[in-house]
Amino acid sequence: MASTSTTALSSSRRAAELSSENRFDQQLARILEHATDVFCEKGYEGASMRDLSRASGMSLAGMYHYFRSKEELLFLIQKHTFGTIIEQLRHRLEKISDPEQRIRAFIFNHLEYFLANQSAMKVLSHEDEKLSNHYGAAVRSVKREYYAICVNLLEQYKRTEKLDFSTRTAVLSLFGMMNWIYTWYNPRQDGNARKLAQEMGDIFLRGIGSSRSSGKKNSRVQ
Amino acid sequence: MASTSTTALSSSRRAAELSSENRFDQQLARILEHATDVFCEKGYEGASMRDLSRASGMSLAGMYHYFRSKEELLFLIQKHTFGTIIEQLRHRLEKISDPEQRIRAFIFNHLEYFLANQSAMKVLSHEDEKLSNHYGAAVRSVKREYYAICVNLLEQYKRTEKLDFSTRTAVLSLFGMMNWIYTWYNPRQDGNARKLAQEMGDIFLRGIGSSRSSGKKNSRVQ
DNA sequence: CTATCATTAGAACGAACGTTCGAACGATGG
DNA sequence: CCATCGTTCGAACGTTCGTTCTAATGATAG
Repeated sequence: MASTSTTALSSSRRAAELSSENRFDQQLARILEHATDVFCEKGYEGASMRDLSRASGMSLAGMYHYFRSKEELLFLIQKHTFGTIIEQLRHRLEKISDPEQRIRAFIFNHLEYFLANQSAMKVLSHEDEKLSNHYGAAVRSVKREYYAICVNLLEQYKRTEKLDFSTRTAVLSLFGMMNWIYTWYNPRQDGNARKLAQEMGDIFLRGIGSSRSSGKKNSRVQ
Repeated sequence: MASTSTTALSSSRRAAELSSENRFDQQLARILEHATDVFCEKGYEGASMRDLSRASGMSLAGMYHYFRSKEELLFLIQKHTFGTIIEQLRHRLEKISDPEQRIRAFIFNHLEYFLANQSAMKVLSHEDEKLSNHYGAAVRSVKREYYAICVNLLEQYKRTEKLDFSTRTAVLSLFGMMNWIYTWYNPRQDGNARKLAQEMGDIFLRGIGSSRSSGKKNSRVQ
């Protein structure tokens, strides 16, 4: 079993256990990092356990000390990645109250994390639905939470600006714009997260923003 | 070899060959259809040749009469799908001259085909880059062609409306909005292609449309 | 030093993989 | 009728897969 027991221990034993915990977690983190890159390059099914062990410099059998199965490894990656991006987002939103700026912060947070952790986010986007019942449910739950945050931001904006659009279509279009970048992003051409967040924020906010609920349509009907 | 020889033949022989050609092509098409669904459900690597043979009701060995390898099978699916969507698009664009309506036609064409061939389009979007050198280059070429059409539509719109935005970011954002729907589309909630094309068209066109090149920015700087 | 326990690895497991082989099938032409 | 040829299949190929077994490490506590 992993060193996660919480029974009372002598101080020296506790210190040992602590350093042991650190060592265990650090090794696991190291494996997760390398596995993320391999999954990103070859896909979940395409990456073999032997690929993963080679990448992390640990023997095939040794890996199984840190997780029960290849599926759990993918789960740990997805859970950690999603957890981190949500935590970072909440931290940022605390300091902003203006509805538009909150949406812009959401976009920037997503893109910044996406570009700083391209491999992990590609795995998150691309290896979706590969996890079965137990693991899948857990990840889907975190994903719904993240989705709900975005919906709330848009609903609030919609209310204060008295706008009229389909929140669902808008949110999912926004996610599409942002998540698709793993297929095309090139640092040379496309600049950093701040620039992209500005451009996508402009497109998206103008897109949902210029039609008041008065009913005016600015598109010529075909 | 496949019945694609073009040497001179007696009329009866030619008729036989023709019906044979039909039979071959029809069987191949049938396999491609079923394979598309399986690839869609399980992914390219996750779907085994045995899965594919079971789905199309043909023996494992029998499949290899119609293609050289599993990779070529994926290639045939991608090539056919892309070819069809481009052909349909060109046909539609011929009849439209207004720059905005041409963009709207592009969006509608993409979404309509996407929703009518969800499995194929998911495979196209999701199993990208799985093809190696030879096959991959061919698909990438068709993809660039499709991308270029969209770029031209936007450039034309930009010129006639005297707008100022990054064409690249705009095009790729639009593709993101549209291609992402395979992860969330639900006929019950989201309506048909026409409705979605209208909504996404509104968001996108207003998004790129309301900022003239005079330099006005409608977003409060943070 | 000895006992203990987390950690690591070599070797092997049965299962599943993509592909191939040779034979059989069925329709059609002579 | 037989010969031909596109079509189909059962069986098997060698390889690789995810996982497990067992034993050897290395560090720490007593």
